[in-house]
Amino acid sequence: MDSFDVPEVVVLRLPLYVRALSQLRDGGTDVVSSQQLGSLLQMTPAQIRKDLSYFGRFGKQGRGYNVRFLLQELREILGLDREWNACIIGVGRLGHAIINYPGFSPEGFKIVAAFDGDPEQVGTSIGGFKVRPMSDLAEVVAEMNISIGIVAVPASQAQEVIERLIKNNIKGILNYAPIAPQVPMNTVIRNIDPVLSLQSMTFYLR
Amino acid sequence: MDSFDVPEVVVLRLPLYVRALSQLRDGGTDVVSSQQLGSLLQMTPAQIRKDLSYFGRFGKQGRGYNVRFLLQELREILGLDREWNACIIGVGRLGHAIINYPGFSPEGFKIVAAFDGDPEQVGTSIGGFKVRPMSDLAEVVAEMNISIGIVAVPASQAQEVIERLIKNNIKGILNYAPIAPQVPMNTVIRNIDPVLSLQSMTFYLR
DNA sequence: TGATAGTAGTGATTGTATTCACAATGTTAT
DNA sequence: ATAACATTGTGAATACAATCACTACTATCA
Repeated sequence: MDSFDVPEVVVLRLPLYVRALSQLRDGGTDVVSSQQLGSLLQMTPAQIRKDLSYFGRFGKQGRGYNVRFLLQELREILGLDREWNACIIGVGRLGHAIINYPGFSPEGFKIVAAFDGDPEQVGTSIGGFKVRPMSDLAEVVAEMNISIGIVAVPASQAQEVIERLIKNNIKGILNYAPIAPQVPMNTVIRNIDPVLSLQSMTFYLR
Repeated sequence: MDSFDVPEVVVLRLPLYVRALSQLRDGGTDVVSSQQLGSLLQMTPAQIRKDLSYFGRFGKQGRGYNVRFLLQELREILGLDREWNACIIGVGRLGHAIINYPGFSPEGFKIVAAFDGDPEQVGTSIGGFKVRPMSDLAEVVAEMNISIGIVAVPASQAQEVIERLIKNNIKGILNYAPIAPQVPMNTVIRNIDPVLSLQSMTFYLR
């Protein structure tokens, strides 16, 4: 389970497998071949088999993969067999939408605290908890066992907030601000940026 | 400008350059080297130079790149020197948030129509326009010159909606539904899926 | 039971992307 | 004017990722 000899592209694909397998399980499928999984995900069977081979041998020749078993194994590999606490920074329109997004919690990601730099916002109540000032960050992160920070502040403040999170020992950041964040190697950052997606799309639409 | 001999990874990076250059321009910088740009984006100067070399020669030895010039060239290459009309399907919580997101319009992406399959929603007013029934799709797409579809419906309906869009000659899709969409080769799809991002992040946090 | 078909796992191969390293050229300082 | 320095653009080299193709095994059916 050394994170380091597994190519990052492979890790990025594992959640796709997890999702497809969950769907298959919910649909009552017990066994699936790399062939079938591949056509579901529009990728080659060989790639799926190769990806899985980085972590072990999960299938059965002549038969395929047991859906529930493979699903559980992958969830364990990804660390999804537990809950992850997150805090959100920024409770503007975007922050509100994120807090209310119902997709995180069923997957084990719990937003358990909200912060905002604007004193106007501090103290207001959203989605079951009060908005706290940034000065509470260190305390709350430690107390509530928070390991993920979700950044939903305006671009102008995002880098600063990211640095603040990192200083407080947050190693995983989900950034919604449209910037190119600067982070140290040991921090894992993922950017959600629909504008970038559109801007690369138009290249092919012209 | 053949879209096809340029690696897709390169196209995906171009918007990053566009963004960084915009920032530099706004900050009053006239000239930038691949070195500086690289440290801003946390990538190697060689990669930036190589990427740009697919499209032409934009720099000056001993000096670097003229920020405004390179920016304009890249915007043209990406097709960002015009406006793109988009429609959104699904006006639930997520749809609302997307319609109200202020980041699209300044970049030339205009959401000009909204659709929903739910008759309850049809006719209500959001962000300046009325929600239309799916049956209007063909007509509105043609009339308003819409080339991008934004999918914000629940997972269970997403594939169906995507197929509908494709049938109506939409070639670019921005999908927010947590599914693995099946699309033909000539359709460009980009998925916005924060849960997948988190799920690959936790691999490195364990 | 034996023959046939299906599938996983994987070393070898091919293909793709990144990085290196250097010639060519422009800039700056004296 | 000249020397010292900075930087691009790019062929070559390296590193990395995807695919192929085959063996070993399992399941199925006559």
